[in-house]
Amino acid sequence: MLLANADIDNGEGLTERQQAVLDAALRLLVEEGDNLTMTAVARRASCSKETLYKWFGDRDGLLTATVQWQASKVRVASVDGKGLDLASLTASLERFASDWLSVISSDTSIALNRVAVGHAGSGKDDLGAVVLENGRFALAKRLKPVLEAGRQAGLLEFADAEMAFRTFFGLVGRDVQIRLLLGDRLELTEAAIGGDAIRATQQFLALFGAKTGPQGL
Amino acid sequence: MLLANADIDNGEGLTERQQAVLDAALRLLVEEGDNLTMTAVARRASCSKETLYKWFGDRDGLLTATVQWQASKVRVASVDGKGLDLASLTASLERFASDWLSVISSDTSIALNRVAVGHAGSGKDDLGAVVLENGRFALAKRLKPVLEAGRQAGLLEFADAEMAFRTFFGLVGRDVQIRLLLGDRLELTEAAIGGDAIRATQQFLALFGAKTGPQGL
DNA sequence: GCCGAACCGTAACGTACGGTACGGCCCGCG
DNA sequence: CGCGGGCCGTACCGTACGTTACGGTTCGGC
Repeated sequence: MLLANADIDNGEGLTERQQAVLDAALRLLVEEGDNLTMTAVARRASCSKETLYKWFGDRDGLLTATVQWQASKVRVASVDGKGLDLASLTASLERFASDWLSVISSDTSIALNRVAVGHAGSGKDDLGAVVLENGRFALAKRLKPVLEAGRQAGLLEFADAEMAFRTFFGLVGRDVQIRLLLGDRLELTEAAIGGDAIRATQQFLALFGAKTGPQGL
Repeated sequence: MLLANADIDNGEGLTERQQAVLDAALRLLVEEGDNLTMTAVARRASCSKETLYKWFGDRDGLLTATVQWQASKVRVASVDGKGLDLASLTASLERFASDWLSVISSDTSIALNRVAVGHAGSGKDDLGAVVLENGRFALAKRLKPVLEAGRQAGLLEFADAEMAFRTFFGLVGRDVQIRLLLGDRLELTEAAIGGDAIRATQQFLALFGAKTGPQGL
């Protein structure tokens, strides 16, 4: 912290050492799942359990701090809605889809979602809410302006932006996330992700793209 | 039920008493999540722990037995592909969508998926595989013949049935399952499910319905 | 009526792990 | 140089829970 780079920005007041500890916890979470022990984290991070408890108070505290810390790293570049032609809109949608698929198929995301889902049952902490907020809702918050801009430009047609977003979400994700969470081997190569992004975008445009002529439905 | 119906059919060799025990375990799973204790199950089922271990061997054994038994109950009525007109195809798709949404939004399904996802991380058992097999893959197996029949009848157009199914899956489920698993309050009324089923079906038909005239894309 | 098997209730054991306490080390500061 | 705070390593405690063991009870078969 004495080397005062802008830790306030991403890590919201975390010492570099603390971030290193959280990184270790995250790596351990990916490997071990929810059954990681405080001792294991301490050993991996080369710190004492006393420090762990002093800094994060609790096992749940450590977990939520880890999840939030990882969430703060996932900020993907947002797209401004200035590109008003169909090509740039398509590119933006494809980029979103591709980024999203990359995220949800990453090891860390899978591990984090797993532990969050597991904890959502017995509501001791709000890991589920945190993941939801930084995952699905953050995505919506960044994508909706693009959709609105597309509608303003006459490229898209929809009544409810939320509904349009959810459709896009479904077209992109399909069964991928639940299959990965349930342990299905489903390796998404770079190429497959790109192809899926293009397909989902085309399907979305087919459903919500503005028809030049009169349209039914 | 007491009149010795074919238990061999659904319960694959489980005595009624054992099924009752599994029912208790299931109810407890819904209430407590994965942190249910053997003692709690024994108390709820009014049986001894010794019996539990004798019958299911292990805690994981009990869990898998519970999941499999619940899975054996979810068999929804399959639809034969004899109705070749658009109306019956639409009705079938809507029925599937509605059934599926009802299932994944039910308390038991959420609880089961939660524990399966949690266990998928550290692969001690194959709960994830079981759930996947009886959930998403069973759905595909039942729906694909309908899609194929629709294609045979000239009502649908697609190259890969798997791909078409996954699109339908995405259009129906969208973000519902992950949100529910992560603990988002999202109450799906009967009416909302029906509406979603109709919407998803319409969107699917818009994407994969056979155009009478020449089509682009 | 008697025997053995299955099962219930409960007590007991072992262990793993969350949480805490304590001694030693480093390091900045007076 | 001495002091004190922060941290490491580790040993320790309490407890919850999986698993096992055992005495008592019901019940079908002879």
